[in-house]
Amino acid sequence: MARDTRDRILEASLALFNARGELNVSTNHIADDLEISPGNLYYHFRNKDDIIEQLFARFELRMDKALTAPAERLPTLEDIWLQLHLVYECIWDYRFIYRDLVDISSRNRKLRMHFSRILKRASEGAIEVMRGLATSGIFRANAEEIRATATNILVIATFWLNFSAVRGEHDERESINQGIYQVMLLIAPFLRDTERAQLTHLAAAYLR
Amino acid sequence: MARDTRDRILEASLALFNARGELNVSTNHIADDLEISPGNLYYHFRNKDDIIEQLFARFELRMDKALTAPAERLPTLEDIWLQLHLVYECIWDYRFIYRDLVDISSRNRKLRMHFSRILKRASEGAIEVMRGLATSGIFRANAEEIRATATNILVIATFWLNFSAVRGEHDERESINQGIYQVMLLIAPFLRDTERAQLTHLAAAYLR
DNA sequence: GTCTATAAATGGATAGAC
DNA sequence: GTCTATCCATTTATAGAC
Repeated sequence: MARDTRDRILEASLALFNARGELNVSTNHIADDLEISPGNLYYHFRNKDDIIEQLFARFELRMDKALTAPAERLPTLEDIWLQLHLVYECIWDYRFIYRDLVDISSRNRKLRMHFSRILKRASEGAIEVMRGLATSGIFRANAEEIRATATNILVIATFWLNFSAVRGEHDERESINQGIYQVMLLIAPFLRDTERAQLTHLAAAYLR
Repeated sequence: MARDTRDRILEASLALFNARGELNVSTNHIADDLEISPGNLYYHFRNKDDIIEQLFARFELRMDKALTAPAERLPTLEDIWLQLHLVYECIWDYRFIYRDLVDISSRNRKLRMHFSRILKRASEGAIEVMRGLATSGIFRANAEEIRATATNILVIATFWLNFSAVRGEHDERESINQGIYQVMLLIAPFLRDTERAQLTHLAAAYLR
């Protein structure tokens, strides 16, 4: 028994958007792909933007979960690795949003506001984590260094897949691990020598 | 006396692309803007991609110049600041390329190759500069840290304007200075204390 | 060199039958 | 819910007059 058509439209749209870029996928393409009529598609969604917004809502829910600091205790380097992995997996699954981020967010005020809000939450999370490491005494940086480093982490995470694609990387899945590595290296120089070595070890483990 | 029509088309295209994004500017828009006919535009250029390629060629020439290490002597922090400024100014003037980088480079193999080549040159340049600082004894990092930091610098520089736009910054011109600052902070933790303080001072000077 | 006119294709979206 | 048919707007691109 086939699922809800509405749901199949969302699923097919996500796959097509991710594969070719949202700009290069028309509502006709989506209907073709599902072997339904364009009219049917418009019965379930007001327009293309409606589809995008529904997908974005799912993305936002998942990203919010990934950004919520899970632990009561102070974070360890392994915690950070895990959280980065969750964030990157989410970005990967909704990579069409990131691929044409400026264009999409310039066309849709609502999405821009929500994405901006996600960035803000992510920034606060990163700052929180680094403060936690500082409290543990394994991280040495002043408030301004932490703030600016959080910003750099966001830029890397937000655009890593794009960078990877433009450089011509083919095994895009592997580039997630590289993305994690690049962020880890961003915070490494602030670590105490012991933990810096530990991180180098961790990094070697999952990079190839 | 008006310049060459061909030249005016390139100039108007660049301005429109930068303002609204290349995707949202048709050949008709360009012709309208110049108050010439679409037919006239197609007399001077084979198609829209032709216009984009001509603009990209100018961009590449200018970026190559900005990336060429100017000094015989070992680089200082001020040299780096100056070079970053040249690079960001170039990115700013051709920001339409960066705005829709993935889409443009996925549609045009030639541009993708050339952009990839620019990234490679930039990476080598950044590594060269950091090695120079290390030779001067004011920078302490191993080869792998330098390589990965160079990559992070490229990602920040490449996507800083996009990040700034999505965050909702309005004074986009000011964001160039912030972009320079973010890159500077990336290399700061590897500096000796004296130079780190000097950089903090430099940074304060041109950030507001 | 520049214009007018227009072809050809595509995309978003709707009306109305079933 | 789903389909067929169709409309309207836009875009790229060309032909041919001036």
